[in-house]
Amino acid sequence: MAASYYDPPHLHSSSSYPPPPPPPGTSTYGGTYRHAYLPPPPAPAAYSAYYDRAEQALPPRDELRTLFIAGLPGDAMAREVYNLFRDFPGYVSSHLRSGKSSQAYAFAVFADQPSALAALSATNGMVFDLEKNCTLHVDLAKSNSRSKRFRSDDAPPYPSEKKARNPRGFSDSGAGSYIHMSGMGNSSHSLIGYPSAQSYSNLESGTSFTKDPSTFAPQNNPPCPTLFVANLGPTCAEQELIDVFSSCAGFVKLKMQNKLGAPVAFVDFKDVNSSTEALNRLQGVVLYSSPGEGIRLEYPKIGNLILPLLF
DNA sequence: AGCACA
Repeated sequence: MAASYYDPPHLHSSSSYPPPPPPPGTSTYGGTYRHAYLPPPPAPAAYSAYYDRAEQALPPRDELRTLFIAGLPGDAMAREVYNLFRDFPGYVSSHLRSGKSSQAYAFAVFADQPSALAALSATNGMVFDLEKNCTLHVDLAKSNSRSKRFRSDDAPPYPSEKKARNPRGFSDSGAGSYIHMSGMGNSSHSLIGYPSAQSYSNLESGTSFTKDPSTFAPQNNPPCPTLFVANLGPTCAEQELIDVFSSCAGFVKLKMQNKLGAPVAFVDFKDVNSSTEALNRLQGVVLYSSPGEGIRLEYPKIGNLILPLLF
């Protein structure tokens, strides 16, 4: 099939990166559907686009920094994968392999392993398509994506001198699409002259963000085994929430608080992995009783989790 | 669990 080319709109404006976050309170899941909040151009399943970044920012080491993303629906688009990862610190590029089957998979390259791991834990288990019931399974890839012109210590087993990047002629073999996102302004295409908004220096914790990828890292509260649930409707019942959250691995208990003001809930999980997975899975899920954007999940403020953790 | 591209 013929490849077509899609340029994310914000790449055409030098002032439009980083892309504006969704409006406050807006779930990136778009209510009941996919996470993307950019205007959806009518892109066919297979298209390709390169965005160069000054690749000197690539990591010094040859540690795995590529994510393998499974669980994508067969009609997933490279744009969607790109939109999923682009706001994570250290994002470099992504590549979608859309087979004919109903299961596509993708790779996302990061500048270093901590960045990759942060994006991993933030996206693993998240619902990519509610209607198709697609849940992402994200893992470190078995190997890093080949990047032209960057040798780790492993030289490619073949001679590759293809420096001529044909702006339209990628392998018409179809199924692959690359999206590169530039972070540093020295792109040879120089489409993007934006401030270096992303900080690459948050290596202290694998799951912290310097920049808010909106729903992925709500607030700055540190990950913990308890989740805080908000945006519940006035009619929301505790049992309804229990029904929802008990489907998550590691669920321990849920306590609702509807005495004062808007109802909220606290959900305990057996560990941070479980709570994080639940957060990603259920973020923005629309309950009968939760208006509009669906439930909002956060790690609680520290003051709220002292007691749950002690007992 | 499923890992390509050159």
